[in-house]
Amino acid sequence: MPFAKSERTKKRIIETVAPIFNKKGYQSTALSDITSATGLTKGAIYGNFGNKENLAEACFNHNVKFLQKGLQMTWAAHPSSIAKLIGLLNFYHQNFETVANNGGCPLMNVAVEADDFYPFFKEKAKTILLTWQSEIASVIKEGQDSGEIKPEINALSFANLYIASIEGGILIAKTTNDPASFFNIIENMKSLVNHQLKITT
Amino acid sequence: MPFAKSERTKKRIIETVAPIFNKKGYQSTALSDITSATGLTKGAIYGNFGNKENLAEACFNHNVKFLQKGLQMTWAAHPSSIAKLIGLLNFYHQNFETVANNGGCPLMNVAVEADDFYPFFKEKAKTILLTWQSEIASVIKEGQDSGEIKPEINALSFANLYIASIEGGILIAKTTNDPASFFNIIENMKSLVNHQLKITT
DNA sequence: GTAAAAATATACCGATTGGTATATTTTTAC
DNA sequence: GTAAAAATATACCAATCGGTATATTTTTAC
Repeated sequence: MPFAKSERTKKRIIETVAPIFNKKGYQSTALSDITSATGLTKGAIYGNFGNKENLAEACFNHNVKFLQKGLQMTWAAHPSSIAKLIGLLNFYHQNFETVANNGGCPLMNVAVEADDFYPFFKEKAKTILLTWQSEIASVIKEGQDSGEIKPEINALSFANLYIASIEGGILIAKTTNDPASFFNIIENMKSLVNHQLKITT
Repeated sequence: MPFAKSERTKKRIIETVAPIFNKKGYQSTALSDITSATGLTKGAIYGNFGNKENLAEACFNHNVKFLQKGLQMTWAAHPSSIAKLIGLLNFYHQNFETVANNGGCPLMNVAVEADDFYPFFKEKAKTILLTWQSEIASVIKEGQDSGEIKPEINALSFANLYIASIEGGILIAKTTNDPASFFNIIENMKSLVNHQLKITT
């Protein structure tokens, strides 16, 4: 079993450092933060990841994975489109504290920091956001095809509002230290899904 | 007219540096960025502002002022509550490019960066966000009192969705380089105001 | 157990950071 | 015009930054 040690160490480093990058940001996370948190030296970090950017990327992927799995599990758990849209809102409701304690939404954090000066990270954030967008829009379209969701709804446009409310909600709740404001918004969106999108026979 | 020169120089520095802070963030904006952008030396910067934090605060106030004035002008221009809520959405629609070119929403930028490690700036962002929240909520309540807006609406809850959609919309549009996604969201919110809040007789 | 290889630690590098003490220039007030 | 004061520039500081070359330790394979 060659390289086993290396892989385990890499994983441990990522899990330790990922929350730090998410909280402090790429630029503000110093190598000294990384070495003191992991108990390793610069030599070990650079031996495993080559440079700070590679490590940051691995941490970003790790942070995003949690939310991606949430979506996948929600999609798998619910056959109907409406249930999927409601289920994902419930997932965010249930996991707000976890996300908040981890430094907030990694997509937002990276997007804001990278926006004007880190083209590589901005491109990563853009790709993930577009994927998210099209996944929500696809579910809406499927619901329209199956007769669950009103055909006059613009799928992509509603997907944008759906995502914006989640991201904006996290921002408000974290900034004001008031999780209830996030739950408010989630409940508003659930009601919107149930009363604006859903065809009630 | 004593101190006239000083005040003019301070103003010029703020106007020059404010967009840089908004784009790069507090930590990533170096004194060298500031001196090269203004053409002044460190001596002049420190003579006028004492330290980096004071300058960053002045720049943040300046960046926020633009949006605060937008709200005030919108409020002044429209007597009815519904018109105020629609008018502010129009203001954001009309000024999206300006905001985007300036580095995005200063409230979001500062909130994200300061969230976990700059208590002072986080507190500033929190105060401004809470003010914004209560201003929107007050307009909704006034509309309810005057019979314009449905009484069963939770004013604060809707205010949160309103703000979240704007902030989330800016995030999406900036990250994907697609202003249309912001306009989508704004139009969605306008329709929500007109069809969910408004009492149609 | 031993030698090779992999992983980690140590000690350094130049560059840049925010900040300051002091010298110089510019502006002000008379 | 001149002296005081205010504003700006110069030259420096210690600390920290990301990164690297090399030495040491640990793990692997036989």
